[in-house]
Amino acid sequence: MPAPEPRETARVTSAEVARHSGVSRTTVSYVLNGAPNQSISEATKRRVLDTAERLGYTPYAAARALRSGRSDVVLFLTPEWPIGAAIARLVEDLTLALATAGLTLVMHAHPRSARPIADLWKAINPAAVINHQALSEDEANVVRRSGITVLTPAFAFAGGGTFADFQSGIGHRQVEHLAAAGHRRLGFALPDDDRLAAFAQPRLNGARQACAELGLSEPVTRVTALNAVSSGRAVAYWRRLKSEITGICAYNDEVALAVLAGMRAQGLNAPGDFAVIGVDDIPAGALTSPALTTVATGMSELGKYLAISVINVLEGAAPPPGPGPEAIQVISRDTV
Amino acid sequence: MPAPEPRETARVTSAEVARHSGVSRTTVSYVLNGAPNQSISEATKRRVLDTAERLGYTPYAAARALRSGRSDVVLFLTPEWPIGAAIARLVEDLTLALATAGLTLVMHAHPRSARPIADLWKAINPAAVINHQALSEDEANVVRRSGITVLTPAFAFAGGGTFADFQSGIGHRQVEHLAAAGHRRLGFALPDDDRLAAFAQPRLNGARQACAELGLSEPVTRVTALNAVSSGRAVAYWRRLKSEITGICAYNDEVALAVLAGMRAQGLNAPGDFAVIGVDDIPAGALTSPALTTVATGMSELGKYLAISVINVLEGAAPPPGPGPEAIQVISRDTV
DNA sequence: CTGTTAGCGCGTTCAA
DNA sequence: TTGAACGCGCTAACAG
Repeated sequence: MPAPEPRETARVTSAEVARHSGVSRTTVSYVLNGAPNQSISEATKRRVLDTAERLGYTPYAAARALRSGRSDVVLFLTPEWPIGAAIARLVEDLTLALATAGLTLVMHAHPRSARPIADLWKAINPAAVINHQALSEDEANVVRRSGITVLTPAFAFAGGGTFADFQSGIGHRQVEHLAAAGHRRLGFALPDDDRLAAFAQPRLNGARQACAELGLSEPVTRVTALNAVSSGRAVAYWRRLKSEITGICAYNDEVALAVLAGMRAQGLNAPGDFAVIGVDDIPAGALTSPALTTVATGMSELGKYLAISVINVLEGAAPPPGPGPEAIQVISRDTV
Repeated sequence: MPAPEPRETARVTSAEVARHSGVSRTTVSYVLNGAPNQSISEATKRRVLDTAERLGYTPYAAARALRSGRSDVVLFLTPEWPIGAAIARLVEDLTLALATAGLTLVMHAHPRSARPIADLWKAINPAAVINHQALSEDEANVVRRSGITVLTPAFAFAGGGTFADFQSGIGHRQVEHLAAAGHRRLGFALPDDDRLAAFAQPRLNGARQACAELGLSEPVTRVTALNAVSSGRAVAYWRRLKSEITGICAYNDEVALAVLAGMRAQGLNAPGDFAVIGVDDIPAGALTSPALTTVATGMSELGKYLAISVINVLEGAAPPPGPGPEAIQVISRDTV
C-alpha cells in the first residue's frame, strides 16, 4: 500500500513553468512577480509569461503564505445565528472596502456543534479575524498569540465597549424612544430561537437599564415565534396584565412584524393599542401597513470602519476612533 | 534596509516545542498527531504535550496545507448581490452538514469591482468551490485545472440544468400558479438593483416561457424600488393598460411586498385588484396582511444536498441525484 | 522499543 | 540568470 496519494490532481507548479520554458524557478518567480532591480531579458520574460499562461499556472496559496508569513485573508467569524439583513449589509461593505486594499474577506458561521474552533486555524490562515461574538476573550487571546490580529466589531462603538454593550445600547434606544412618546409600561418580545440569545439578552438588559434610568417599571418579556398565533398569545398576555402595557420593544423587525400580526388578528392596531419598535430596518418593515418604527444599527458604517481598522492594524498602526453610538438611530415610522 | 520583516509576531513552531521539550521535531509531530505504530514513551508524550500547551503551539495552516496538498476548506462563492434570506438558509445548512464531515465552509461575496477572481486561489486554497453564479463556465474550468472541485448548486435541480434553468423554473412556477387561479394577463415586477440581474433575467424568461406554453400573452415588466412610491408607479402603469392585467409575478418577496404597498397606497387590495406572488418565503411575507403567496425555492434541501455532493466528489465518488424540481414549491397564502 | 535523520512540498530570495 | 537555502509540518526509513 503506497503512501496515501500525496496529490491526485496535477497542480501546475512554478517548477513546471520553469521546466517548460527552459529557465530556473528563480527566474519564473522574478518574472511573475515583476521583481525590481533584476535584469531579465524581454525575450525570457515573454517566454515565461506565455508558458505560465498556457499551463494555467496559479501560485499555490499555502506555499506563498508559508514563505511570506502573511496571508491576504481576513476571516469574519460569527456564531451560529441566522445571517440576518444587518449582518449581510455589514459583510457587503466590509468585503468591498477590504478588496480595495488587496484583502479578501471570507465569512464563516461557526456552529457550536462543529469541531472546536481552534481547528479553523488549521484550515484557514487568516491575517486577521473579525470576531463577531464567536470567540470568547480567552479564545481570542489564544488566536492573537499565533500572530493573528483579532478585532471585535462592537468595540468600535461606545469607545471600547463590549459586544454586549453595543447590543445593550440598542435596547436602551428602543426604550428611550417609546418613553419619549409617552409610553410608561413596556413589554419586550423575545425571539424563540436560542441561537439569538447572545443578541437578545443584552438588548433586553439595555431595555431594563433604560427603564430603570427613566423611572419606568421593568419591561414584561414574552417569547414569540414568527407567526401570528404565537405572537397572538404574547399580545393577549400583555393585554391581560393590570399594569396596562402600551409599548412593545421587539427583539428585531421580524419579531416586531410578528407582534403586529398578532395584534391584527385580535383587532388591535399600532400605535393605538400597542406601540411597537423593532431593530434592523429591514426592507419589509418600510413596506407594511402600518410601517414599522425601528432602530437602525449602523451596520454599513460599521463595515467601512472595520475595514479601515483591519488595514491599519495590519500595518501596525492604531485603529481610528469608531463611529460612536450615534450610528444607532431610530427610524420613526407609523408604529410608535 | 532589511527584508520587509518576515515575521513580526513570533509564531510558535513545532521546532520550538521540540527544543523546549528536548526532543526532535519528528517526535513532536508524532506525539501531536497521535501517530499510529510509533512507540513513544508516556513520559515523552506528556512532556511534549505539556510543552505544546504551555507555549500555546498551533500548527501553521499554510505549512500543513503545503505538505498535505489538501485543505479542509470549501469555498462558497457568490457574486455581488445582496445576501438574502434564501442564501442565508442555504449557507446555514451547508455549513452544518459539511462540519460533520470535517470540512469548513467559508463564504465569499465577490464584488465585480475587486481584483480578478483568480487571485482568490492565491489567498485561499479550498478543496472545493461551490460556485453560486460567480464564475463563468470558463473560469470554473480554470479552477478545476488546479485540482479544485467545482460544484454549481443549480445543477442539482432539473437533472443537470444550469443556474439559469433553475431560476427560470421559479418564474415558470409563479405563472403556473397565477394561471391556475384564473389570471390570464400578467405583470412582472423587477428589482431596481442591477446586481440581481443574474437572478431576475432568467426568472422573467421562465415566466415568459410559461406564458407562451399556457397561451397567455407576454408578461408586462416594470422595475420597482423597495418603496411604495416607486412600486406605486408600476401599479399605476399596469392599471392604465388596456390589456387588463390581474396578476403580478414579483422578482422576490421584498419586491412583492413593495407592490402590495404600492397597491395599498392607491386603495387597491390583493388578490381582488391584483394577485401577487413572490419568491423566497421570507418570514415577513407570512406576517403581513394580506399574507403573501410565494414560491419557496428549497434552499434548505439544496444545502444538505450540496454538502453530500461535495463530500462525495472529494472522495472521488459521483454526487447523488439532486432533489429535483419538486423542491420548488408554491406557498399559497392570501395574495393569489 | 524509542527516537532521529533526511527529505518532500512550493514559492521566494540571497549570494554568486 | 541561477543554485542553494529557507519557511514549517509531515512521514518513510533508519539508528541507537
